[in-house]
Amino acid sequence: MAKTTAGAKDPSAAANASAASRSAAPVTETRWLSRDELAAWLANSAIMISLPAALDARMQREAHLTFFEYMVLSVLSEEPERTLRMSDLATRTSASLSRLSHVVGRLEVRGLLERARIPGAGRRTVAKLTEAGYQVVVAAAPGHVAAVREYLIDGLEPRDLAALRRIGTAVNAAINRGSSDMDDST
Amino acid sequence: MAKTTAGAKDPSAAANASAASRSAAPVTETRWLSRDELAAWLANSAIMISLPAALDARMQREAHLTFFEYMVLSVLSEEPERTLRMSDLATRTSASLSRLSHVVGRLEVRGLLERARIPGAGRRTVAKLTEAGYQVVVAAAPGHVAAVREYLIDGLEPRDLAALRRIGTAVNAAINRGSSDMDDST
DNA sequence: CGCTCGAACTTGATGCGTCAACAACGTGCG
DNA sequence: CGCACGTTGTTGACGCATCAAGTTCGAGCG
Repeated sequence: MAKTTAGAKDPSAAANASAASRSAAPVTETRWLSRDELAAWLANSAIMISLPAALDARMQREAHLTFFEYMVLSVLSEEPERTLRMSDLATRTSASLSRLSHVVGRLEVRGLLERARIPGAGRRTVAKLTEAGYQVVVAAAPGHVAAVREYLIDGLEPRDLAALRRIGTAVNAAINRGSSDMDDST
Repeated sequence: MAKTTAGAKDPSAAANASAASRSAAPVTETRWLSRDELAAWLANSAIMISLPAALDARMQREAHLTFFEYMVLSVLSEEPERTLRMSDLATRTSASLSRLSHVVGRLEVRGLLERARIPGAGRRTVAKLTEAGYQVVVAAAPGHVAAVREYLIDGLEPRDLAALRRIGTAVNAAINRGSSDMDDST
């Protein structure tokens, strides 16, 4: 049996945590996860795997929309002109421009939004929610909120709500740090 | 502007949403999310969306393995005979039997595991890690743990570690509850 | 001017996940 | 005994995401 889920039988290995992240030595000796860390990680896997699936399935059933499609429409619906540049929309939905382009293409075919080039501004394009698209989002919103409450929010005590917020922030920071600078010694 | 991300700018409006529903039945009037709830939800989106993507990308780069493929191999590697029935493997990896079957098929082609029918036991099949598969998992494990630490664990205070565990448990419970009984008032 | 560079998308090929059949196998009832 | 049924897995079609080009514009600079 190998330690492949990061489980640690040896507590001492996990005790000295924070310092060794980026040592001068190239080979860090794989600090396996402690009992508590492993439990937290497994719990987190549930959130990562099951929650999106559940939300997606429900959204699909109730509104014939992907969770991501819903996000796109939703973000647009909250904009002053129900309009946003593609890049901004990509940022707000945490998606790649490529993915967004595909999705927006499909939504455009379905008549839920429209694209338009901004003249004299490079290759910039805006996406604008149509009235039909607006109706769809508004109709889908209550179900979405209900699902979010049922699966996540309503099952949490206030302290865990606050913790979730901190955790999300930390995760985001860690990921963005890793993608922007691949090393940290410059 | 519509309340489609469940945000409430207007506290009074949040109480009586546009519930143009039919009966006087217990149609819940869409309790929109409070400021704190919304913040927690948005933070959670980061965990749901960015974290799996980051882990997947990294696993792909470093070991030419999907995060899910890694899980499959990893679970097998921790089994006494490095062997597990398909259904059990599906349960342990939180996957559908169908998904698992596809993935196992691919891994089999790559020579990382093998399948064998259990004679005299219905249609039962076991998946068994090959030596090559074992080597792959062992080689990939340190990178996996490092990623989990970097993106998640090492950025959390102990109290948040504990909270994450509670949250994951709660989410799982909520989702499983919803899938077993589809209604609540019969 | 014109040429190259970079920014802002778009497109196409490929691969994985899901859903709905389908197949293979014991089991138990009539 | 035999046949319908539930379990357990597999397969194929289809949709969506990703990755690697390609395209279209403005800007800088020589």
